[in-house]
Amino acid sequence: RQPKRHLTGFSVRACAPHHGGVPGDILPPLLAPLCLLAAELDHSKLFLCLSRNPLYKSNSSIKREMTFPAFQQEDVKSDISQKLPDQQFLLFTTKEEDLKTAETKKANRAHEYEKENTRSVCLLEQKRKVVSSNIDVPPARKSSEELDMDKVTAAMVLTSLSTSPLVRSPPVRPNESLNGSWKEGGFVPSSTSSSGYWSWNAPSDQSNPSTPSPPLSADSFKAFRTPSQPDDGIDEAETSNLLFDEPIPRKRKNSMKVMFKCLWKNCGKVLSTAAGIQKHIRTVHLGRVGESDYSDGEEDFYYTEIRLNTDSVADGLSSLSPVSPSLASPPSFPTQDAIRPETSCAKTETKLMTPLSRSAPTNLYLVHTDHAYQATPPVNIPGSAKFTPNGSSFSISWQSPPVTFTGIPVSPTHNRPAGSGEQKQSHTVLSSPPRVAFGLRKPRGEGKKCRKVYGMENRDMWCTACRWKKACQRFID
DNA sequence: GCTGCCGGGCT
DNA sequence: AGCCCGGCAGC
Repeated sequence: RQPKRHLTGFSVRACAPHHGGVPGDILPPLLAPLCLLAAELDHSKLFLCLSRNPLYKSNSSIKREMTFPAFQQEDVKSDISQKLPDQQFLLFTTKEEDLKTAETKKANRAHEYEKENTRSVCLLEQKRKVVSSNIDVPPARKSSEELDMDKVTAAMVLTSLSTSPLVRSPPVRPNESLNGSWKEGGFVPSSTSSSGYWSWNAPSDQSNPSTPSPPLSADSFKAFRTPSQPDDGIDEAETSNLLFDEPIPRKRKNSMKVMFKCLWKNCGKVLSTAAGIQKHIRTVHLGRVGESDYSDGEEDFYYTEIRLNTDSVADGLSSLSPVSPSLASPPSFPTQDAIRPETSCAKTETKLMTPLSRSAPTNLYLVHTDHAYQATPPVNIPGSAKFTPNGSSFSISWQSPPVTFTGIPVSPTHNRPAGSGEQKQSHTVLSSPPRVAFGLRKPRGEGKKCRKVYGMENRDMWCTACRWKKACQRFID
């Protein structure tokens, strides 16, 4: 056993559901961002606990505890892949004592937790406290801005799990210190910590229809919280909205700017309307000029909807389908340039978010991107993320299990599975699209596949198809 | 050369 | 159907 080293910055804890699916399918989307988070934040070690009991009702439910370098994700995955089939939940933290803390807290409130079929409740915690050293950059030397950057990055990483349009921004509270409100209201006993909640609703369930279950309710969430816990500064409705992702178009409309990004190779043009991006594709990529009807042949639109967290009014999805009902927006379109394991990408995102942290330093705000886990475009994980720029907390929620590809609709153009978050809005009238028109062989996928993501040494983590040397079903292009 | 994955064989 | 793998082809 490696020596346990408590590092600084943030701790992360989470419990994840088994979801009745293949562990390898559910865990990578959770683990990778968390490992990334830890790596991004403090290069810490992470502690992992697996438990069959989602409530951690007894200490004995902690089956395993281990440490691992945050950067060595494969080790964790490998271990989990071995352990999880008979486990259901895992607890995941950067600090060993957090395991026990969570254990105790969950045991205390377990009796309130009545929704047996609730898939999971995940906790996510950040801590500012320097627990001990052994880090590359002592946090004390970090400026507050750097910390904010870290947290923004963290939020972005974690938000990469979220691809839902059902994202709402909490009301702006100009005079409220979120640090205080969350810290005081948090369930974490340590005075130096603050907390967020991370819930995972039952699937609706596009990906695993054989295991339907009612979604996590707001009540069950509340039950999960410590009874003596005062309101943490966020009203119940808001909390419920945030965590349980009930559609509230009003808030979303007011907080999200919808843009449309061209997915043609080496383009990436972003326009504000679907019509605009379609026109762009017609004129620039399809070579059509000034035409309004293209029924004479094929027409492909490869673009994606992206949402920016702004307060400006976006016209939402209503403008998305000017051409054909087939272009009507599904719930979300994960972008092709979803957050990848490379930190550079997260840094890029950070650049986008940083001005927000400066312009609204005391406000609770929401970040949302249409990212799927790593570069897994079709994975649709409706959810939302909340993040406080001053370091208090953030929370994430989503509804669907991240990865499972059973029962997925088939693209009319490409006869292959495409997730519910199909990102290529391919609208083909007659013939096949240019990309696949020539050559019988399907173009090889450009995204990372299981082999690349998990490595040969973790072949058991691959999707079945990859293991059989078939077209990858997890990281579909 | 690496890697995705098709085609096909085996159980 | 599940599993495996030779070999092609894109990068």
